[in-house]
Amino acid sequence: MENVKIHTNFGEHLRTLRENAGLTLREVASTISVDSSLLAKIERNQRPPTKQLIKNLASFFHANEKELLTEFLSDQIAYKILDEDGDLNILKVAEEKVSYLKTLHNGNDYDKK
Amino acid sequence: MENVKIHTNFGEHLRTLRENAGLTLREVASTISVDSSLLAKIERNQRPPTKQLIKNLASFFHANEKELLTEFLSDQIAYKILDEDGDLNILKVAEEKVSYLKTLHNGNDYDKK
DNA sequence: CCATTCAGGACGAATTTTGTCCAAAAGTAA
DNA sequence: TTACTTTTGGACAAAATTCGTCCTGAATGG
Repeated sequence: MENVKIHTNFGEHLRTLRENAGLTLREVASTISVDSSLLAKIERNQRPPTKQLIKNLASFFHANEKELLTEFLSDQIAYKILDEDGDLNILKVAEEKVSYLKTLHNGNDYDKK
Repeated sequence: MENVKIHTNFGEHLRTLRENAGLTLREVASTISVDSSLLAKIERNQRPPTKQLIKNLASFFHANEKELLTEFLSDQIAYKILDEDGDLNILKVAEEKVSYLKTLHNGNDYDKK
């Protein structure tokens, strides 16, 4: 039913964007001023993109920057979980912590109980 | 309903364990062979513990090692989310990725579509 | 006062990450 | 085949980060 593309990752997403635009690595790389070999590695998830690069890529492909960033960050977290021990519970706990810490209305009192 | 202690973090947890045992930083530090200044920082979440250290601490305090590890890893993820941009959706997406990747029964064919 | 605990800065050493370059592989077309 | 282009991937040094240790000072408790 859903036609959202789940289960992909940042690199594949990027490659799809590029291929849909009918461009080569070199073309994209040169216009956003990044080494094409580096961009190739990023597409294969062998190197992480900088935040600035994500910004540039989003603007180049007219893609949603936040969406791309989410894709990348969730990749990082997923891979981390997987090579630690793969326990999904870690994410549940993390979620509770984020929710809780955010209710601290940006109040800077960290340690205060 | 649940009486799990949510909303704490690894460092506080560790400090609680130590204080409940009525021990000083120096005492704990010396028996598990770690610099006490380093241990102090870990309790204040200013330095990350090594995995080996978590193991040693768990055994020293007769605590559940996996639980401690989960506490630490979820901290790391939560803090990362918060200082990146703080979207809970990232965790949802990460969860889907982990679930999916785990169904790939440890099959090592990564890139293969 | 003295003694002890804890906080926290500073330092170099070790490790990791980063971008670049180069060459080999893979693909495309003649 | 040859010639050309794209992609892959290894190697490298420089930059950045992490790590453990040491030292000083603040705070606490007698």
